[in-house]
Amino acid sequence: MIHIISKVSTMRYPAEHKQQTRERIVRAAARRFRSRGSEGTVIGDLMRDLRLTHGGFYRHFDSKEVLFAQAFDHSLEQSARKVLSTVENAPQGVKLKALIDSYLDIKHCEDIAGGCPVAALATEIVRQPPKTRAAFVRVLINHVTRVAKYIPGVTKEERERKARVLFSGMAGTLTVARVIVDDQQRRRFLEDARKFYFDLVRQ
Amino acid sequence: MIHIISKVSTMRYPAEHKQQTRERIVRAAARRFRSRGSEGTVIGDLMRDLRLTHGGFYRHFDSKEVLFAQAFDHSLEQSARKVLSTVENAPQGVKLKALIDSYLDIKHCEDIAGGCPVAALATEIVRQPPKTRAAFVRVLINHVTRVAKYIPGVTKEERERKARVLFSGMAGTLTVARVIVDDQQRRRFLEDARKFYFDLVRQ
DNA sequence: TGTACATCAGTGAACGCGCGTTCACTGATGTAC
DNA sequence: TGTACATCAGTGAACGCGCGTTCACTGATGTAC
Repeated sequence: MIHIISKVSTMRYPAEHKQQTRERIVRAAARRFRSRGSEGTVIGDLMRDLRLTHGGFYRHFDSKEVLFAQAFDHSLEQSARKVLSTVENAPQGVKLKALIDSYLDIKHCEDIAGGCPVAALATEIVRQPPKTRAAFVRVLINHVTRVAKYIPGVTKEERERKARVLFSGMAGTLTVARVIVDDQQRRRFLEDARKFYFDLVRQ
Repeated sequence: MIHIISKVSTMRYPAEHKQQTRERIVRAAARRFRSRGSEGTVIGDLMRDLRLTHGGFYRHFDSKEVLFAQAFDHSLEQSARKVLSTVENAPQGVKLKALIDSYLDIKHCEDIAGGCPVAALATEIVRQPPKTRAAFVRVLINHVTRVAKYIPGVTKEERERKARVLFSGMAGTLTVARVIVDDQQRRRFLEDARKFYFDLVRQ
């Protein structure tokens, strides 16, 4: 029994162990990129946090650039899941309000490393090559589409259109809120924004 | 006469000539920072574009960081003036529409270097030290306040609140539009956004 | 079951390049006399 | 008016550091026999 368990847990080289390390790197990078940006993230520091050395990085990724794309996708996936579960868990009738309130929440605003990557990295993504941007747009659209059914609107297209604009707008608002230094001022701004967007979407 | 003119035009060292060079640097930097970001902007390249060498830069600015702040202020001022003049020149009754339409215009979207610095640099500003951010917020609030009178609302406070959220939202939307590679898709997104924000503000 | 060999995740020194910044120098100008 | 001197915007070589990336090596593991 013990033999089998230890066998399984040490049978780590092919696929399993490497895969785990890789995922640890992606998760840590996803946080670091969001809080420090692409240029502000240093491979050596990132690896040291994981008790690894910088040299090993290249057993997992061809370049920092590749990691950035992977990490962005990871955080987008994570952020979208969080939004979706918030909406799904909210009582019928206040789902839209829950969506907006949770995205423009002070906690989300303060948690740059764990929050929406669009709000954290949007202007850096604009400078990526078209191929990378096209991939981002696909993932983004895909995620926004999943939430669209909770947005009011007659046709599916209308709901999706609204959802896209709503999210891009809220992302910008969240980013600007993060520029505000004064805590009271920031909270008031977020509160105003929640009202604004709710009225807007409900039309 | 000729003597006087040439005298004036060559009397350039104290204040005048230096001031002019300084302004040329700020203007060029304001464009470069917006299109390439802070880390993507290289002092040497910037100066070479102006037919100057990198060494002279430090006769004008203590550091690249200082230039960034100056350049950001410059582009914010420029962008705000443009918005304001658009609104002021629009016929009565369609001023708000003109404001939104011009900000979310495809031309503005394509002109990153000459456009709104919030849409171009927002996520980098979040990472500035509090002191710098506080200064940015003051300038930002100041500019948004000037436009607030064209936003519907009962009280001055309500108009200003709306103006702040509207601009932060439109900035985010413009940034996301710039991520979109496909031209048709981008135009459609901007069109949807113009409708969305107009309905929202008009309430 | 035990032994020789191959694999490969991880190590850490070293490389190379880019870029912000410094500094000794130049030469055009203004000023003092 | 002409001459010596001081100033200072601009030059370009050089410095120094950080960081992405490479590479020879290690040692723990799986596999073949």
